[in-house]
Amino acid sequence: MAKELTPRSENYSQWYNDLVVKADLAENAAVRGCMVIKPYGYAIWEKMQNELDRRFKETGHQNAYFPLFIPKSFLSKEADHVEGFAKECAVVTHYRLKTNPDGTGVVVDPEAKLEEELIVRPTSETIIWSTYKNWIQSYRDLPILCNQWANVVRWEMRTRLFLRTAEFLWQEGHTAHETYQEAEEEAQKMLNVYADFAENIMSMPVIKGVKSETERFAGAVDTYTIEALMQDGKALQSGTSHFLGQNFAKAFDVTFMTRDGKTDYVWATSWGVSTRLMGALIMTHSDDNGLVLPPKLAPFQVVIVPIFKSQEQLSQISEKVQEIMDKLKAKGISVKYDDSDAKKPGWKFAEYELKGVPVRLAMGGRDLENGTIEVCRRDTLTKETVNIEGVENYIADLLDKIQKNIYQKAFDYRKTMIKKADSYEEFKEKIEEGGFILAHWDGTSETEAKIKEETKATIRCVPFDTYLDDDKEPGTCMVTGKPSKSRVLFARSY
RNA sequence: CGAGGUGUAGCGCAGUCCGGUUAGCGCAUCUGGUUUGGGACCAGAGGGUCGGGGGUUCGAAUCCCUUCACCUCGACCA
Repeated sequence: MAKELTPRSENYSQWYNDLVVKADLAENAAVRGCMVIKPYGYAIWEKMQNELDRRFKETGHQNAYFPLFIPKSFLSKEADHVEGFAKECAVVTHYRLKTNPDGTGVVVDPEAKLEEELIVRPTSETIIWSTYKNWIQSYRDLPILCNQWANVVRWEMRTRLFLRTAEFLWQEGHTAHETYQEAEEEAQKMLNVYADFAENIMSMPVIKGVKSETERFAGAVDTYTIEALMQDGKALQSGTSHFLGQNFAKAFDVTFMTRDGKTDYVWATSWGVSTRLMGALIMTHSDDNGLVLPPKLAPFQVVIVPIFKSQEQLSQISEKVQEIMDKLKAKGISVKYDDSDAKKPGWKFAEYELKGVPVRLAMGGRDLENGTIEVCRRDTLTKETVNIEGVENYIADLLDKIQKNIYQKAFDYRKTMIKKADSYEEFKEKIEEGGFILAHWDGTSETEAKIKEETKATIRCVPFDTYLDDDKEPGTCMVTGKPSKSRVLFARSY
């Protein structure tokens, strides 16, 4: 009983923290606000990266790398952008240390002050657009479709593993286009890539939409988002795609010769998802026994545990297991065989449940005699004994079922948590129950701020799709009674 | 950055109020043996700057000052 989790019902935050640490995903580092992503957690992130990267390449993007440091002057070129990020930037002021005159350790050498201070990138728009300026002269140089996998730093007051850390890993796509329309389409296209990835790979349903002005990215014309719902009823912004208009092109003077020989500013987008997706994944599927991973992201999809009474029996079982492993691997299924004698089977069962391994196989003396194997699925915790003959097909099918089942489960939960409110009173009541609420809003930042102040709920987005019968019909703002074109999505969020 | 809480072995904790043996317990680790179909058992062993610094005292995990880290809740944010 070494690794008990706090139950979700008792304390959801504690459950999350326990799980991240006990499932060996990550831990707090010696540096405040920063985390160490452990091998098991990083393996999941790598799977996410592979899937996303493949999708980026399929949509015509190429990877590149831009510097970690940004000259301070760059950041201030776009007014909204600097205002949005200035409060949370780490700044490099010196380039050298020297031994402390009193002999104790090292101190910053005051002689080594930088002429111009450097910002540790909180995002890379500025350094990238200062570079794109040199890459673009004519419409023939467009579009530029680049992505980078990188770390960024945002000096956060309060951090939580994966959900908000001072340093985090992400990808940021930065594209440059000839026309408004093309850039706008790119931003939408990448939002769809994120949504497809979330739903089909993470098994996490998301709501696509556009952000209100206050929630918009600093420097964007429009920010598109995918919003997911966690099991505690709070929303989590899981990915964003920005239509930047000509804002950064104007700030960095990036112009090009158009097809009809005129000069115009370049149109831009940027889009990103981060290690925050790990938090989303955890809080979407996992239970009081531990992590529940979709098969498409599990570091290994199947674990096999032998149950033996002697070394001799173990070698008989191992021989049989080897055959099964070969067949599974031939079908592209990843398998781990845990034949260590250090832990008993029961301990292993609990451990692999904690780590969210989608399918567990157990083989003991009885199975050896009967030509069977025990199959346990993590999502439902149900067990059955099946014939070894053709088990690889059975498992392949089961992994597919698990992938779909956990999506359906999350989808059904979300469905019960999308509600509508027609009056502010009703809204205040329902927001306490958690979940998404669709309500009418007059479109002003003042009303939005008032709602946030009084209920802690924010506008997550104006959804593109319809979730209830009358989402897209006009109405009147629940607070001010002014006209509203359609309902918008509210929630308390991470 | 505000309010509260916690720092004692790898992990979880007791001891702190009321200063006084060699700082204890559970889990984990190591050795040997018995075990193995849901977190095994017995025997033995190793492991401590009591978060750091300063002070009070004959004597400090315990009292005082200071500092750091982490957790929970607020403000801010992906």
